[in-house]
Amino acid sequence: MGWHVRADARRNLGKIVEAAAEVMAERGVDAPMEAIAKRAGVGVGTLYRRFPDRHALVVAVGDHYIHTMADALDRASAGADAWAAIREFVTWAAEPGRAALATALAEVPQEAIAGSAEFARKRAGWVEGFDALVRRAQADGSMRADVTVEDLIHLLNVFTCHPGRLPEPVASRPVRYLHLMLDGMKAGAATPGAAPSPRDPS
Amino acid sequence: MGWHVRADARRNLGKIVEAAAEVMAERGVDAPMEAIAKRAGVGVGTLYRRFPDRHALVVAVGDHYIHTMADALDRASAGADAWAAIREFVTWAAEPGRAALATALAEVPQEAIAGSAEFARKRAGWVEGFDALVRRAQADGSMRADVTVEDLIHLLNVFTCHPGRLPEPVASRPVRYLHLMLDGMKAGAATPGAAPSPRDPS
DNA sequence: CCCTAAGTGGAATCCTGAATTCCGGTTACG
DNA sequence: CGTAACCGGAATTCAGGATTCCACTTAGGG
Repeated sequence: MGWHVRADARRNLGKIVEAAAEVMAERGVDAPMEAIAKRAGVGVGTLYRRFPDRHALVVAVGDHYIHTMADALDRASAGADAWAAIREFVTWAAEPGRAALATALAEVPQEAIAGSAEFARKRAGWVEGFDALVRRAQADGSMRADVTVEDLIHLLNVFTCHPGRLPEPVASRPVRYLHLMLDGMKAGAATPGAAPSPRDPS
Repeated sequence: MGWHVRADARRNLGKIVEAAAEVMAERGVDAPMEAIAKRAGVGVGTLYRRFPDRHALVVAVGDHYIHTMADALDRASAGADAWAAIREFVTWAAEPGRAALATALAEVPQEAIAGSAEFARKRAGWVEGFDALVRRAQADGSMRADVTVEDLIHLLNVFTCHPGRLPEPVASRPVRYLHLMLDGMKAGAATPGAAPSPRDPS
């Protein structure tokens, strides 16, 4: 029944999640547990007691950060200019250290999401918000209509995933490439004869 | 002194290089040697006798394909329209199965290139040709001036690297994303206030 | 202040997935 | 045919991590 969770234990839990976020941003979602423990200044044992498996840890990280993503998106969406908002958000997301988010939010979903309805819901909400923004930009004619939120999200994942998974020059300047992509997504940027398949009805 | 290299041995060599190209396209340059051997219908031992280490194998593959790349580039460059040529070449390069080339030509260079002056020279020649094309497109005003061949090459590598290194939706339609990128590279696509750093003098 | 449940670190162990070696058995071909 | 070249792939070695376990510390209620 109601027994005490020692204060220091709770504190460690926090340190672990943060450490996990950092390490996973640098080395990918499947960074060695030991590396995470070390970064958190904690023994592997402790880590394992809190999170039975990597899964739990990933969900925890995602859950911990989904808010940050949502906030950033809201903040960017505030203005009336949808296109500018998208650009602002993408730029923000590409900042170094932010990778963990994209990672946690994308690389695991399939299994992890199933394990945490809570997390799944939040993520879905975020995607929905992003989608609304995209549609807004397309509606006001600033963004070409044949690209989707998914495109944006995927691309975001590609360019902000941990270094070592991308050729160095790309990994070190994700914003440059992300902006290039955005330029290609502006209304009118489409090359006539051979446009990417439009909003896929599948 | 002059002894015979058995015909079947030479044949196997060929099979190995081709198998290596295939497997490396699917699993990356560091695909397990055994997988390559199996694909080639040969024992690991045989593979090791021909190529002391993965290095040699990679160089062999690169060497085997650099021609294909060069040819495709020449073919595309033939017409007068430089921009169209770039688009054509990129499209060609993104076709499934072509990944090995980019991979072999990019993921290893550092060490491998040093090991094969021959290969290094060919590769350099190819890059030079590609660069000429890019400059031509920029000169005739069809391509923005603040992007470089390197950008193109890197992006080509990113989008055509083996599946499993990219989020599935991206891996399965590299052309779509490459074209998006090209659209962003067209003259006039640049977003005023915040252009990517121009040809870096570094 | 003391006792004990809660919490801790990290050595020890177990696994997995390759790399690399080795050699008895084949085969091309002079 | 005889034999130098070649083969295949089982066997061995290795690296990196996951996971377990338990002797040893503490927080913190009484």
